[in-house]
Amino acid sequence: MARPDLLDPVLGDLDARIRTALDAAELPAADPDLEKPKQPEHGDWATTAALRLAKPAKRNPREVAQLIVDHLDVPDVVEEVSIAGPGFVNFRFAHRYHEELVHRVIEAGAAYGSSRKPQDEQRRVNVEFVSANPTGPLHVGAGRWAATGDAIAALLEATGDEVVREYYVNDAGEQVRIFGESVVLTAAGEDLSDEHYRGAAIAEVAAELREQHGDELFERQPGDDDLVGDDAAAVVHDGQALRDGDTDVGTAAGDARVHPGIAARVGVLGVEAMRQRIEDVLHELGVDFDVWYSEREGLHASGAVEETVAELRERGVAYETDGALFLQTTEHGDDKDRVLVRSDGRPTYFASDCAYLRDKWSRADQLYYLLGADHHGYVARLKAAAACLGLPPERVEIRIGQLVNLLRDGQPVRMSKRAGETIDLDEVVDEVGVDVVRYHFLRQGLDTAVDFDLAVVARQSMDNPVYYVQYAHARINSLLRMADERGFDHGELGDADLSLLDHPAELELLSAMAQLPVIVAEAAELRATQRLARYAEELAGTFHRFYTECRILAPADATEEERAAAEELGRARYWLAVAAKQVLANALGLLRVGAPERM
RNA sequence: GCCCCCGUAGCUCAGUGGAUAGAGCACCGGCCUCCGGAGCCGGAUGCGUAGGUUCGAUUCCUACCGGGGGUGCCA
Repeated sequence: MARPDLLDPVLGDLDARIRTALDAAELPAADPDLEKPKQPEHGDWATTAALRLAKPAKRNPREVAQLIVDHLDVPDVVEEVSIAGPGFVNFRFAHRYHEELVHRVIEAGAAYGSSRKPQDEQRRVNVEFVSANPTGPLHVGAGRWAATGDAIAALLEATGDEVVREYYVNDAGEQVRIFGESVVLTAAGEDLSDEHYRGAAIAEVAAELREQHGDELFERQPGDDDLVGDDAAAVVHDGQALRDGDTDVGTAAGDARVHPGIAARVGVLGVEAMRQRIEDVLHELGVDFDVWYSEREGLHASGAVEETVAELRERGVAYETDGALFLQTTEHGDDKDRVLVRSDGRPTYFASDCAYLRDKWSRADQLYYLLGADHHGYVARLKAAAACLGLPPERVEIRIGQLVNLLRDGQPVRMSKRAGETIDLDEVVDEVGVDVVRYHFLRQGLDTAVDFDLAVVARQSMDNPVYYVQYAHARINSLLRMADERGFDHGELGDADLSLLDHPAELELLSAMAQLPVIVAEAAELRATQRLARYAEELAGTFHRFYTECRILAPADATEEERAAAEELGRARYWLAVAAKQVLANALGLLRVGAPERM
């Protein structure tokens, strides 16, 4: 567990005392690592320090545990310390701890669960995710990266880092020209060849551009023969081939029916239109990026690629062979050296990657990439590139997520390359809803391939645990509303006698609520959104049990005497419910999943 | 060929070297005179195989078996 003192003042104090005890017992220093025992009867919190210190101390774990207990200055709030199992030290807290928790939660409000770091430990983290090519609509898989990247960013923010959510827009290179050709040909109703992009979205972009710019957009214009100085020049990496009016661009001849100048000009506009559509869909999904980083503007037009190549040469990590410039990535674990500049002078995409890495590093001190498994081959070369640029490897973190299988009733939804038969992210979001899409991806680890079955996921049942969690939240809200309607006198939090909360269901709920800060810290550290999602499910479960077993409001037909008798306990429970609602809302909020007031 | 991921209950999945491995779904049986039954309670079954490291392995290492995916060109 990271820094308990930042998460919970009581745990922080206990943590410090354990450290002192280790020192006094002349045991090696160690992180006390407080955790919640699996079995409630073992207490509220436990430490495994003795287990982990057994080896360095060369003693058996129970002996070490005894030493810790003997030297521990037990805080007042701990009622009972015991040694159990192989060497756990268990702590049972006084009821006062739980009572204070209710106050802490309600006072902290939306901030409960989040923590700050000391200034010097705060990092500027650049989180890049999705970054799908703007040559077509987002598919369902992109939804996974969107939801996960966004939630990881939120978790990092919740643990005190400063985060930038960034989308890298591949709007340079031959794919832009090809995209431009695709738009032009589609607009003209002509046949497309195998290399072209197709589909309903392309047609829509073509129509949109025609509307905005008129038919002349697709016709030859004066500048088309001389692209130098134009935005479009950066589309073709060096622009050289076009300066002489040559229609051959690099190695790809291009489509003879579309002048490369037109293709480049339309491509730039088309790619931007497609990017805008992507931005809109992501916004619908609740994901908003801070930075949309244009490869063309940021890396090519700015000269950053050239600068980076020059820097790599200066560093002596690049060499020329057969007219091409290679980067020595094998020095840092890559399979083979990678080409930066082709023999014809055009830089590779890899050169852009290097320039981008360099640019990001100037803006952040920790780089996080979330990539799909189809890009796992990039990891080694990207890390090597970072090393060649002199960046500390531990500050460049690349995570690979397994891909998504889109199904309907167990049958794969085939992605036909031929026109319009794919199901895109926007359609899925419309069909099943934002919260379902996001939660479905967030509750599973990145290493697991996700089956996204439209039929299963559309069901509003426990096939969809998001409803279970949201239902708990809505239920609490309903309860509080009902209390108001019936004129229940809940008083102020300070007036409630929380010591009355001693039912097992109440204690379990309190104990679950106390865990949120720890769960958030762990989930952030591991970049594991499923930790938080599973916790939310558990918390919802403890609330449902509490709700079933513990009445808050007297029955509608209760007599005055019954009502009065139940009032004080009801007040305590009312505030417990208020706090539980807050914790549920915070957990859902960090996942960016809605916490509805009613369903 | 090379690389990555996975293998835990009938199914879908949690479980960052520690206590009796957990949820949901499905199946069976219970629970509302009462705050939302989208709920609660009870019930069976499991760490792919074989080694290794360790006081202790579902977790780490090796091999094998099975499943999924990626990649082979100076994109």
